[in-house]
Amino acid sequence: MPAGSEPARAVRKREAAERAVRSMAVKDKQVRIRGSSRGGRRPPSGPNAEDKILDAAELVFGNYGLRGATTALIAEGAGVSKPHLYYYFDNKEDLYRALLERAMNRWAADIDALDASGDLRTVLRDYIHRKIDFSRDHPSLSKIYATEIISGAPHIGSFIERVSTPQLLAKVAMVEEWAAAGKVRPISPADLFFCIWAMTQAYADFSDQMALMKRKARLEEADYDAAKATIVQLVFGGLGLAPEV
Amino acid sequence: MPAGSEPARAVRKREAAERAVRSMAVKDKQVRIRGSSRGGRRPPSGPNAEDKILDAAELVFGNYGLRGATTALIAEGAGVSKPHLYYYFDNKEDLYRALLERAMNRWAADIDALDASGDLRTVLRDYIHRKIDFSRDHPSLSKIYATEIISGAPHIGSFIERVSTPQLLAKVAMVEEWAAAGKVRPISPADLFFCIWAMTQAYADFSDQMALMKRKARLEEADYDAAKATIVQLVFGGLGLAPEV
DNA sequence: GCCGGTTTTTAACGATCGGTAAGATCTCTT
DNA sequence: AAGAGATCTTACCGATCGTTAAAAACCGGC
Repeated sequence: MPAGSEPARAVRKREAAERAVRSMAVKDKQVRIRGSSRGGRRPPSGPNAEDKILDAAELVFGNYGLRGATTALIAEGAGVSKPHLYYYFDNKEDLYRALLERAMNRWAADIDALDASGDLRTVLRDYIHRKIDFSRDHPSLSKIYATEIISGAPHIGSFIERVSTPQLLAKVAMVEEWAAAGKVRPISPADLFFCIWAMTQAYADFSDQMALMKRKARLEEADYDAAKATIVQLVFGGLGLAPEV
Repeated sequence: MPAGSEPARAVRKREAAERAVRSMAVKDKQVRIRGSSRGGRRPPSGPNAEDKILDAAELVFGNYGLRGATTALIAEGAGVSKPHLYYYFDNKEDLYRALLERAMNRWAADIDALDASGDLRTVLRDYIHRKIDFSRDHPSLSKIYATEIISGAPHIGSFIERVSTPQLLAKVAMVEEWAAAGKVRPISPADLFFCIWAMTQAYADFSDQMALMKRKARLEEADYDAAKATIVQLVFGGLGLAPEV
């Protein structure tokens, strides 16, 4: 592939159209060909425009949702002109979907890693820790997911039906086996997962409220550690497992 | 008070200004003088315009947040013309704040009812049940609260600082006393409440996702009962209390 | 130092936004 | 039935929305 030989604009638009048709498969982590991955030599550490746009959009969409976010705010946050967004993305919704994909793929990968073969306590503890880590490191992605669901999941409804629901059902079966084997106290497995998701996600979505109530500017590492310990304590206790040391 | 003697428009605007200054005290449940409470005789069962507007706004703000909601959508949902909103409310934000007040007052009343004097199990169980009931009966109010926090709590930050935080601290002290007396297993009390709020509120904010995953159009009474049982099981288990029968 | 292609900007469009002005309609009193 | 408020609508405003057109600036290879 010769360097810098692609008509980027046309290619990108075509890609966007194709992606819309395929509509979010689980495995395609990052289909989009980023500017930095194309042939042209670039300052290796300097973030390119597309990344800056995505980062800014993550913040704006996370705070205001799809409808509340404005392209002007995103452009300002990214330090580029407003029409420049349309060099990389077909429209506002396309940009929004790209970020939703990020969040959903991460979400699906997390739950996939919930492997029944390992030690029960380790599996649950690791899952909770991973979820809290994600809330700490990518709060805006979590907020985008939350606002999307709150507004009725119009863009990811089919993804949830096709991908998330079967994943949940598999994990539900796993918990039911645990219960049948007497390893855990009987519980409504779906609600168990709903509650784990709610608690872990809250440390992203509601972190502002929590910080306010703890009278600090933002949650710190110790706060996330306490969150992990508390959630593990609730889940283990609810399942009748011995508490952590 | 003679019937129909008030210049409603002027009075309402003045009230709005005063309310903005007072800025959400806890006790003033419904300061606003509703159209139906004024002298004039009215069809007793037919909802008046202001209620229809508030109900419609609850839905729209809940789905899209303050910025994403449009006055046109609210007016359409309420079945009135768009400028008619401004007969009852100064502006979009005033209408939004009226609904936020509803949610916050309910929220504050709930936590106030968490009385340390009663039986420990009963207090916790009732609180969780009340929270789930609210999520079931007023999901949009819960969503408004959620989107407000997600966007950084710009309108209720001071309320949280002044009202919610002291309330939380009081309940934190309560849990610490329980722990000191050996009644419950030691736990991070603030995180305990964060988790209870997260779980109960999730059954409003994320009810669409849950319904999708349960392959039904919406959550039913049995789903909320299972939610109550699961949350109680987690909280009781985490606190080392004996499980419910 | 020009040239092909990529990246980015300035200028501007139609649509929709929140909000206002002015008056029509309704309801009750007298 | 006529007048007075209270309630609600039509018409419209300037600002901002998402988006497009067109071209300037940048960059490598020759």
